[in-house]
Amino acid sequence: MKAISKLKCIVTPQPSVETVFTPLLRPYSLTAVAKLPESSSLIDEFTKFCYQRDLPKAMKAMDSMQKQGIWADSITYSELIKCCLARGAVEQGKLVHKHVFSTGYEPKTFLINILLNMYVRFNLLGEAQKLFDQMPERNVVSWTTMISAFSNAKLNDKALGFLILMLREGVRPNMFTYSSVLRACDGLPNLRQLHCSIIKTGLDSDVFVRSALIDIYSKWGELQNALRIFNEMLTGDLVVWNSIIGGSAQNSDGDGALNLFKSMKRAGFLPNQATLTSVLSACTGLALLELGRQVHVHIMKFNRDLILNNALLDMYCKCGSLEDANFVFIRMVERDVISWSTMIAGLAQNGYSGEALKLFESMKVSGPRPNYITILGVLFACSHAGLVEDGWYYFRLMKELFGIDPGREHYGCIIDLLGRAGKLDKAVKLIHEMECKPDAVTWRTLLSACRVHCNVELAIYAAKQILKLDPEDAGTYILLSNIYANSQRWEDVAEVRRIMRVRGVRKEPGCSWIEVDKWIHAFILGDNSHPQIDEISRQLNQLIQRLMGVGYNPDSNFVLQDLEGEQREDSLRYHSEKLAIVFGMMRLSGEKTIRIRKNLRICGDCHVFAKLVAKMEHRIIVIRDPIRYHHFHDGVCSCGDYW
DNA sequence: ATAGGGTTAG
Repeated sequence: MKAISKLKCIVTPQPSVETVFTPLLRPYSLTAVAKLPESSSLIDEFTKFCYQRDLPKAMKAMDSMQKQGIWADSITYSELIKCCLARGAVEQGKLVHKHVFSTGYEPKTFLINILLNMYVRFNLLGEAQKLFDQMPERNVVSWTTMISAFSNAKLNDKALGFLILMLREGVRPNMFTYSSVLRACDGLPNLRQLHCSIIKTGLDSDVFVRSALIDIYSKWGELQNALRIFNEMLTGDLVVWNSIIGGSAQNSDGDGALNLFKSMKRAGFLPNQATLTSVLSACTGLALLELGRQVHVHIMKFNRDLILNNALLDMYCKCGSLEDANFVFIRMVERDVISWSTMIAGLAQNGYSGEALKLFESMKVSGPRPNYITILGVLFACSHAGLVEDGWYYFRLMKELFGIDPGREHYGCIIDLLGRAGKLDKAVKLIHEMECKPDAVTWRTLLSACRVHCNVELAIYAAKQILKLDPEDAGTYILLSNIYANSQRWEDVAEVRRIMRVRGVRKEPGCSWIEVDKWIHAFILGDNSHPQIDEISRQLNQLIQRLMGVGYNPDSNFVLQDLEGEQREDSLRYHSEKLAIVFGMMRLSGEKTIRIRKNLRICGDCHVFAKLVAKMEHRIIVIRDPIRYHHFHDGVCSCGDYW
């Protein structure tokens, strides 16, 4: 009411019925204010400062206007707010907000939306929400601003809640709304529901909505749907390509990602940082070191991009080239917690535990605060180096030292640590004491330890736990039946085989990949389609003969280690990694490292074989299986024969 | 005035 009286002094309007009852909803024409001679010069000054982006002078002018009870128009205020935003001037922004609301006019929805947006950009969601609640009228922009604020803050429930309220109030979402709210989906049913409404409104033709749809379908693991949306598109932009390439890479379809990347270039798009990050991530997944190196050459111009550098670092780590990884790491102009975690875990996984722990020490001194994943790498390093005491120390004190609660994966590392040290009973005890429920991975860790330490009874127990949680796990069935066979428990063997048949579980054939001269050669157990297979087999047989001369016995009884179920002697002889190693020796010059990626875990016989080849033939061999790295050099393996 | 894409573990 005070505001109203002020207003009357300036323009002295004839009060109508409406102005008496709804003064705040019916603003007087602002031109009436500007016409007053004594105020116009001040407003002109203010306007000038706003457009000149002279924040201090504009704020001063605004203050004088406030004292005289005169006001400028919404456009000018919106300029001033832009100026506050550009300078990060939070306090000044709040003053503008106060000023705008003291005019006695109800600020236009347009102007309040700009204020809303200002609070969102300043990350003051509470203020934004307060202002939003006070708005007499909210249009699609107001709602969308709130939805995008909450979905960016990962407060998905709130973002979706706003969409529902908006619909209830009869405000129709537009393409801006949908492209924001899609990121806040809480599951596939929800996503399908949103997708339906988008199709009904015809907004699925918008490129922003499309890229958001492609992205979110990929994030929920439905790459097929993402591809369908992508393929139905007639025109697209770089972001849409990036969405589908990134989606493929994230859903472990590296091949698909690389093919899409080729198509994208053919369609005339220039890749940017986001594209190249996904391409690197595809190389990482496929262990394509040489292709990754080529990408490295092409991203030199983006060498200040942190995310891209992190992806590059990870590529070198996961392709087993720690020299290159270190080269990238030390040259990075900026390193965040991901860079450090990647490097620490990379060193540990590739057998450089000491270096990993040293790096962690320097991170504690001069790096960012370690997070959940950093600690995983540290525990893994301790486990790998057999540092039981250090591992326990970090595990027990991680909450106290770094403020991180131990999760299932941390327990997994400690179980691995105890298992490696042969303390199986302690490992089992820990599993039963875990605060979070053990999952199949947890039990598989225990099973690994049982395998190495030949604890049959505990292995059977662990295998049964795995199968309860993951009834499709072919490797575990095979392992279980092998254990029974080894103990002559034929009825149990038959039972396991029967369950496998009933559940339709089929074992995946062992497959190894090796990159030679920009070609990827795949060797699949039982498949003879490689053009040089005869020569490879011949050389493999010769090699086996040579190795037998130094004590290699291919008929080893690796029942407990044979996760592939390929342990019959004839197939053992032709395990895919053996073919790949021989092929690598044939095609790669002596000083080159033979790098192989495998889909299944390496068996004990191949492990012995690789160690001997490395020693006898003076080759460095790196084999990456789904969870561990094996660097074979001079008769020893970086895994310390524990995997 | 409001919108979409990239990196660490599992």
